Amino acid sequence: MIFVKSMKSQFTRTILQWNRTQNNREMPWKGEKNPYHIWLSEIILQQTRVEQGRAYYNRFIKKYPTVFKLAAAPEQEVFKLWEGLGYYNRCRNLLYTAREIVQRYNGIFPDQYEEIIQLKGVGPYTAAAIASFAYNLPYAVVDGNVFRVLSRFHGVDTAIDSTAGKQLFTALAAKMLDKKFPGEYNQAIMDFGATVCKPMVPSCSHCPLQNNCAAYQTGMVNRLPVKEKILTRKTRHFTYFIFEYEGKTFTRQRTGKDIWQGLFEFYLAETEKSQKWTVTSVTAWLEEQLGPQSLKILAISSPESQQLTHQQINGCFIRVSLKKMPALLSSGNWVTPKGLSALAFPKLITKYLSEKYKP
DNA sequence: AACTCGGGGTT
DNA sequence: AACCCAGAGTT
Repeated sequence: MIFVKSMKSQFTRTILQWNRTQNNREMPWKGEKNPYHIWLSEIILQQTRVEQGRAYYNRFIKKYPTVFKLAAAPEQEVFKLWEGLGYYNRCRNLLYTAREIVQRYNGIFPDQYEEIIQLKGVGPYTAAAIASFAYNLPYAVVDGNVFRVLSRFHGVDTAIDSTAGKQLFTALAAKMLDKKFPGEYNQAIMDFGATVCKPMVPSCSHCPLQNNCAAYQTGMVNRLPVKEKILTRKTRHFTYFIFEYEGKTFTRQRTGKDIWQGLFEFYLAETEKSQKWTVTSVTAWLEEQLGPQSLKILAISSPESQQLTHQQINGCFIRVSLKKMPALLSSGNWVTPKGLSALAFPKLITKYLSEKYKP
């Protein structure tokens, strides 16, 4: 009778060894066992660099130390804390799930993968992260780091954004996972990808996997991983009218299925083409929209722009002082300057407000 | 399976 | 300018 202990691959052993001897990456949530904190950190970190998410995580933990605190918070307040981080559906789902955990699970975070992955905003990556970090369950994370490390080490050129690629790398990640230390291993491979096997300039010269790395041995490091989808970007033209009436400003919340859902903005006119507004053209346009008005154009901003992943937004801000309340705007959300500062806006607007808007 | 959801750092 | 980032939801 021969006892075969579960054979750890050289890859897995090296990753763990590297983690224990050379990994000096520090993050506030590292080693965290509180599933609420882990979940929060993972939602924040989806498609977000660690350095960008760090301050948000600290602010959320400070303001909402427990899931009960978060669940009880008003949506606007949570959005304000999320402001500037992007992908705002994450924020909406965050609050939804916090409330579900309180109501359905009595505030106790589920501890089974199948339950965790059913939470809104939690997909395969996040479920594996929570399951392994909080409960040491043997689920392998597959994030951008893991795609990169595995595709290079194994020399796999299947596109990571294809269905076949996702399946292949998920299976490969599960195979490489250290079943005894899944949490530590998951953390280690991501840290390794972020600090050694980096996207553009990987540190192959002092990589502990160099000798067995297929990509390094064949000179394919800078060609892996493979992506097949091509990014297209469309240009949109936004004109924001900042209507001011008796010390208050018109705002509205974006609700449509579009960018910045849940955030606030001013009165928006989107046009097919770029507009070069003048006092005359603005006045004419406003009369057409609102009817004859007694108003004053206070300022027309120079062109502003913001680059999103799939869109280029060109914007112009026009401040308008109103003497009377037009019917079209009467049902709007008119806020004081203080109220304005409590609302979450897209970056295009916060940038304008901080730099150009001095009432 | 394709599309869409931000904002910012690195090269 | 292109690529990437501790991905997920919708159609």
